[in-house]
This record gives sequence, C-alpha cells and structure tokens, in this order.
Amino acid sequence: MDNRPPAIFLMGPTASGKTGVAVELAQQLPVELISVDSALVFRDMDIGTAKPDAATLARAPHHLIDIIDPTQAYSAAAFRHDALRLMADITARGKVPLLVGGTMLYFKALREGLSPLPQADAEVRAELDARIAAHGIEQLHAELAKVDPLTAARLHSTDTQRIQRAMEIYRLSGQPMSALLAQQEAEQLPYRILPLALIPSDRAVLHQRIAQRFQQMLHDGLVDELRTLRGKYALYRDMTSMRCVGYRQAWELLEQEIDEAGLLDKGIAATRQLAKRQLTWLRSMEVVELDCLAHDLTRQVFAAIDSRLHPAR
RNA sequence: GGCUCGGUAGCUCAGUUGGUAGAGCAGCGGAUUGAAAAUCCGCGUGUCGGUGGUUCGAUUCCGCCCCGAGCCA
Repeated sequence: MDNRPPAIFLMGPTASGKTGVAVELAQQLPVELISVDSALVFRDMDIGTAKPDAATLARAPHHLIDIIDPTQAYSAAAFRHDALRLMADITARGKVPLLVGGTMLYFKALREGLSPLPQADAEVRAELDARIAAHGIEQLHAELAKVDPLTAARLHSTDTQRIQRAMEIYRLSGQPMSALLAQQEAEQLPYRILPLALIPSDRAVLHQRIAQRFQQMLHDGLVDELRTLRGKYALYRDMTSMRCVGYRQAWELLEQEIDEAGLLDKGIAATRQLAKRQLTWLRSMEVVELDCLAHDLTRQVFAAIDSRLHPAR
C-alpha cells in the first residue's frame, strides 16, 4: 500500500496544449499548479515564451513563473529545491500538486534526484570560457581526460557545455564528476506520481501549430518585447534567457544578422527542433501517453487521473 | 518573336574533362545530473526539367520542346 500523497506531472512538447489542459484541471480539481519550464521563470519575457496571460494566471495561478530577472540564472537543482518545497506546502494545504511544463530535465531531476555536485560558479566558468576561446574546446577535453577519464570518454570532444561543466566540478570539488555521480543514493520521491505525457499522433499537425503560433508571436510584438528588454536589463546574447527560442532569433534580427523572413524561418525551425528534443525525452521516460490532438483530450486527462489516483473507488 | 543565362535533395547551391552525384540549411533518430527553450552526436536514391540523337555507356555532348529570369525587338 502506497501511502505517499499524490502528485500529477503533465508533460508535453511546446504547442501541445499543456496550459489549456492544466487550467481546466485547476478549475475542477483540488490542485495547485507548478510550472516546470526553464523559460517561464523569467520576468518580462511573455510573448516569446508563450506565457499564460494575466487573466489565465489569475484564474489558475502557477508557481515558478516570473521568479527571476532575465539577467539571472535558474537551474535544474534550483527547480528541484523550489518544487519540493512547494509540493510540501500544497500537500499540507490538502491540495494535489500539478506540475505542468516542457522542461524534461527538471521533471527528471525532481523524480530521480541529483547527485551532490557543486553549484555553478561564475568565476570558474569565466576562466574556462577564456581558456576555450584561447585554446579551443578540444584541448579542455584532453585536459579533462587526465583528471576524469570516465567523464571525458562519455562526452564528445565538441560538447562545450558539458566539458566545461565537468571541469568546473573538478575545480570546485577536487573530485572527478564521475566519482560524484557514482555516490548518488537512490532516493525515492515522497509522492505517488501520475506522469501524463501529451504526445501528438501526427507530427505535421504539431508543426502547423508551431508555425501558426510563432507568426502570432511576431504579430504580438516579440521583437518589440526584446527591444524593451534590452533597454531595461543589461543583457548579453549568451545569457540563458537570451538563448531561448525566439529571443535568440529576434536578437539576430536586431543585430541585423537576419531579416524578417529569416526570423520567421529560423524561429519556427528552432521551435520544431525544441519539440523534437522534448519528444525524445518523453520516449525515454516512463509516462502515460495521451494524444494531444484528440478532440476529447481534457476528458481523457480527467479519466486518467480518476483511474490512477483513486484506484480504490 | 530573337538572343543570353538558369532548371540537380523539401530550400539555397556545388559538381561530374561522359562511367547515374554532394555541401549548408531544413527534416528524422539519439544523448542528456546546478545553462537544458541549452549543449552535442548520427542519418543524404534524388525520374540531375522533358524527349530524341551520338556513344559500350548521357545528369554531363548535340537537336527539339517545356518552365523561369534578363536583354533586344
């Protein structure tokens, strides 16, 4: 008998209709929403992130939206920490946490835990950035092979981000990343999870939705939003927030590296690629699949929740 | 109507001194531990516009036709 309190995960690629379903659920069930999205955390980034509008958020409040400035950084570990805290609060209030979003690494980190690795360190990263700029990433990879051969073997020699992170871990902890990962104790999440995944039965239809939505974002003033952001904050193009789909391409437009047509093409393509990676994640995860293109999707979600969360009834 | 330049992968193009072709982008698959909407890996058969001819062999050379752009009338 599993006495752990329930929690619902509602996962899906971009443009799969997660928000609409979540809002429906929030209005009819005793749930509280927690956003699982690495882009919705940023304040003032509304259009390009397809953030639910003010009216929707008033009707169905989401935790972990608008929590940091675009100059700041969030992380899977910060998310896990915040989410666990919120889930405990929500459960204490007699409600069920409903985690909804498309950042699959966050879901995974929450479900499976994270190893005791040191936090990101801006100084070490800056130093490594300089080394990479001067000598190239392949040399850093070779250096990693000396201190952490297991991780170096695992990573491709061009995977800048992961090689840099592995070196950062070694610098900060004095231990190889592979050794720290091996220490991870299997910890069980103190919730009974219902993992629902919204997966399109027809990729072409999702692609149509994506194209339509990106055009709408341009009409709604995505480029102006970025212009305003650049006036309000000290932003650089390599910041996490500015690497978000849509903003990165709009930045290129403002720098006159691409034109309007290029923005449209590249923005849509980048969104499709994001959706593809999200679907790859979902295939590797243990989930209950639902077709997000189904006409009675909401009803299916309710049915899935009913049968899985109240098995005794 | 005449002349010129094009017509090769979904798109933009390269190339074959005649032995049926390859890049970028897109697309598809995969990886994924404090940046993850990130970062990285793998995957290239397409009537080489159509049709006749020359040739052992034509996407490549020649003729005609079709389509597009430009120039001249």
